[in-house]
Amino acid sequence: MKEENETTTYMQLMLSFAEVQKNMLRIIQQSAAEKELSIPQYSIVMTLFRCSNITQKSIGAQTFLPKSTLSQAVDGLAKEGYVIRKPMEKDRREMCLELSDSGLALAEELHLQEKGLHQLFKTASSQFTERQIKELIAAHRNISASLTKTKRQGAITCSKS
Amino acid sequence: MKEENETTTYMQLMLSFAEVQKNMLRIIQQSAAEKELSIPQYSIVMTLFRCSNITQKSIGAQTFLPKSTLSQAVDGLAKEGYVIRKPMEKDRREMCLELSDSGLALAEELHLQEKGLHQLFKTASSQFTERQIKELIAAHRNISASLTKTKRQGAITCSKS
DNA sequence: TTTTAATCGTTCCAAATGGAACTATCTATT
DNA sequence: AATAGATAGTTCCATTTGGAACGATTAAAA
Repeated sequence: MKEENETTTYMQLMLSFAEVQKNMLRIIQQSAAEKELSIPQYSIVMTLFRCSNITQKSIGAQTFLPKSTLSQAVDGLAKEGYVIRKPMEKDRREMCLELSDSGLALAEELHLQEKGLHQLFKTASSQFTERQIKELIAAHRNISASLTKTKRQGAITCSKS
Repeated sequence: MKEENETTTYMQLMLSFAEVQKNMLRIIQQSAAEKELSIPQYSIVMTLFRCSNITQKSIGAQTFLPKSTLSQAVDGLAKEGYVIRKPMEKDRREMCLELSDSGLALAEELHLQEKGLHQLFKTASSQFTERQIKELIAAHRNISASLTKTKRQGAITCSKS
């Protein structure tokens, strides 16, 4: 009895992550649909909102979207006028992506949306103290680190904030 | 300065969830591909592994997969002989799903797979104490609860274990 | 009882997705 | 400098996905 309880704690932890994940996805889906964006497009816009002027490759590393999906999603965003794509002088294979004014406005709307992920998460976080949140973040980072450990993969960070 | 730090803690927390999520998805994708399953199929098998003899609707509620995707995924699993589908006597609209012997074997393989999600998560969890894990689970549940609060949606639980 | 409304799952099909091959550009080697 | 190899992004296309309409069955209302 007791033994069984213990063996399943890690499963419960895993499931609790899955549950949060499921909710996040649902919320994103709704926000994205409202703005006529696909989920990859939502991710791209929000990634650029956090740190603009980065390459597609960098977005790919952060969002873990396959290049073809990314390329098509960016293409759509560019056609809608949300994103500006210009080749870097330093290396003309790379495309430097940037939010246009309307793209920035869109991102801000999404960020401030009452029922958007950011605001809902802000509310959800308010039940914890700053200290607790930092502990959660640290724990999550350790879990991510452990999950990536076995894999051969470089870490990717945003250029800085 | 200080103010800015505080306003972004919840964003960091959100991103730390996204990061774990990204890793989980990558791992699942790999496991699934190895067994020639789609991701929905992987989810279904693992859900049935945790609690068998449930309806498609119940799986849908737990996995948040759209019914059409679910139906097709289950169909594939049934054709491969992993899942047995039989209508319930009580209500013949509902299909009762159950893992076959080979389905159960498959689920156990996935569960014990060295680089599968379950084992990697078990390893990742081992850096924490039981108490810490339980705190994490509780925190995650509270976050999920908060994220669902605004939405009109019933809670779904597995029949029990 | 008959009619109406709701619900579970399936089918259909337009759209999104993602692996593989390709193009253009850059880097390293001979 | 010329050649080979690597890399960012694009294009192609087969597969997957998921919303909407549908069929079958049950529950509720008339």
